[in-house]
Amino acid sequence: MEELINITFPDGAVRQYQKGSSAIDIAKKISEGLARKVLAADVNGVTWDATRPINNDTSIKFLTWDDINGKSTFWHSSAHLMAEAIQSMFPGVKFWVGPPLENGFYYDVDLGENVIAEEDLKKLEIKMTELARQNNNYVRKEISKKDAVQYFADKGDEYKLDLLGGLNDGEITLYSQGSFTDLCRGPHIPATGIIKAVKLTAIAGAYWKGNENNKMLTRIYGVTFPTQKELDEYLVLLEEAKKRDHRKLGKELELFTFSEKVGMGLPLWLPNGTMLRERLQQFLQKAQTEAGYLPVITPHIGHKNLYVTSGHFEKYGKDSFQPIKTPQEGEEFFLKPMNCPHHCEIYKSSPRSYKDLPLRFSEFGTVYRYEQHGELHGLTRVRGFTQDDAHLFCMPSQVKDEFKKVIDLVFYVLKSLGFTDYTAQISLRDKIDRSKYIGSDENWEVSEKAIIEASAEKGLKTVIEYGEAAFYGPKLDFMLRDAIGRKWQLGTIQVDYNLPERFELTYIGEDNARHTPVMIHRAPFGSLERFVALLIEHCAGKFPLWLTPVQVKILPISEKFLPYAENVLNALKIADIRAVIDDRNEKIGKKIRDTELAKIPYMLVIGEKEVQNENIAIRRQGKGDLGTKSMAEFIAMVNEEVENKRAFE
RNA sequence: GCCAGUGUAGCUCAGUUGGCCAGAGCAGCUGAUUUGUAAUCAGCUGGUCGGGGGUUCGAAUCCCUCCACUGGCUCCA
Repeated sequence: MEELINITFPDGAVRQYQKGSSAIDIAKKISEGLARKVLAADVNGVTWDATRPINNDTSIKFLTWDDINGKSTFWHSSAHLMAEAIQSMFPGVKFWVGPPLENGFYYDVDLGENVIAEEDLKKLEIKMTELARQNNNYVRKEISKKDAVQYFADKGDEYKLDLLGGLNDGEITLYSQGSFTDLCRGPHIPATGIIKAVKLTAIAGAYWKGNENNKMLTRIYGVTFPTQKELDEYLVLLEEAKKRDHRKLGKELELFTFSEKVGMGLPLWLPNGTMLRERLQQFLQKAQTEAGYLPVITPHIGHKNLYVTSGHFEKYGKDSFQPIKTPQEGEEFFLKPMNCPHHCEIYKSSPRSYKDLPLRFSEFGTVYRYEQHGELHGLTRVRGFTQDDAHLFCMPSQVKDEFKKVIDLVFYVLKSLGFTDYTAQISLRDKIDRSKYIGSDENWEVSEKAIIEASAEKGLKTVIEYGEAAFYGPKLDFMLRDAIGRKWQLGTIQVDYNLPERFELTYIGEDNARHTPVMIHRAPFGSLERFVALLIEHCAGKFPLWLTPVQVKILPISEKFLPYAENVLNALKIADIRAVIDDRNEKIGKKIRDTELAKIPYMLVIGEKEVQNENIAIRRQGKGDLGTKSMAEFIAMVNEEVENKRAFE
């Protein structure tokens, strides 16, 4: 007699199926097409193998390639497939872990004496495709801890034994496909044949358990897809990302450079880059002035004692540049790694009343940190950079309001720069372990609540992460997606109880008693270097008109029209439009081509006709000839575009 | 710092079974041309082949070492 179970679908429908049916069995009853797409199933909120029998009443959701969990299952299984290929190529290697990532997967392998090079990846890909074609099933097997230990001890696999050490009997499973068996929680896709396209992307070293004192394993990164077409699209996206690389564009557009002689990780801003950066700075400065910020300037070095007081010396001393010594015995200065200690001293320079608060000190402060060689990367990871920093000193009761104002400012910045796709993460204290945090429980609760409420009231999409707060306070970080969907970590707003205490900052309250203010760090851009890098990649070097270094290039057809070109240039200068003349002895086609490649938004072609008609022929970068207009019309057009901060396209 | 890879002119790149004075295009300079919407022609300049050491009759090419750059390095089965 058949036993039946009740299965609840996402739409609320409940249907009965034979006990022991798998998600695939159930999907097949609905349609063969669906069954082919099912990679895994969400069973009562847990991701399961699509082939695993279901014995109880449950809710179920089929997971396909379109679900994040479907993708990760697919990539996790792909990691196993890659492991099988590696094993066949290098028998006897040992495996650590092979998790899925946001965009693919990796596996950490101890290759023993073997060395794998980039050209081996091709061979591995071919092997993986071969194994995938065998269409072997991924088979789940529950095993007792004792048997599992026995199994891996026999194999001499210390890595899996290490993992087993942390697992309880009764929750241990093995997964096999083809000739490969792995200790694995699963779940996995039904069979290897679903993996149709394979690309191994990188090979890297990774310390075992991420600890640099441990042995270095070889990490192989890859990505797989259910169709070749999707892989091709992915590769096109990678190409697109390459074209947008800020290091490449920075060189081509003459924005910045690096010099070995100056020192690595120390960017040199060229005139074009400087104009862009200063424009961003002016833009934010104006917004901040309107929001009640007060500008301050502090020096590039500070006495060692300053950083001892702030705690930065203890925490970051070894990651700093070596101290600067003076003829004075025992005196040491450090390049400033942060602006906050200086700002705290500015706060202290005068007695403060509750009537002065909130007090908002802002500074585009350049800081220096010693990043390890391998960490350096273009403008995004450097040793000297400028933060769009500000420190808000306020009463605990003002935290929420200040957060709302900062969120407004960030919204304004993002909108002005054409970023529409962003989220935020609220980082709070660990729910249980509170020993590592400084500051009173009461203050923490007030601030955490303030951040959550401020974000909600501003309609910000947020994710709350417990245990991610800094030891000195909770924070709100902005994450945004650029034009081709890549995620960037942007500015941050952080509450800090630590520094006001360390610097013994106070204000006189309404009650005529001394109180400690709360400090809020905030940087909408994060750093100008990083933000410019993001902006370059977001708009592929085609900056919006209001930011671009050169807005207009005047292209005379021949030297004969230079005088008229000068007139045009003067008119533009008076109108505050950034323009230059291409007075080279070149043909117009050449001038246009060079200007197009330099991504300068507007070209004004000037020849006999324009001189005669007292107008200009306008050409837009990437769009071609726009016809003729009078100077007044053109200036109005440019001004409108600048005022509305239009994105380039 | 560690793993893997790369390093030839300002830029993009040829050249490696070790062998004439190391090449091209672009950029730059000089001259000719005075030009109508993505490259006018000609000539010239420019490199201790990342630095140092070694092997060799001979090294851009092979070995060692240092430097810089690129992709990674706490997403625990």
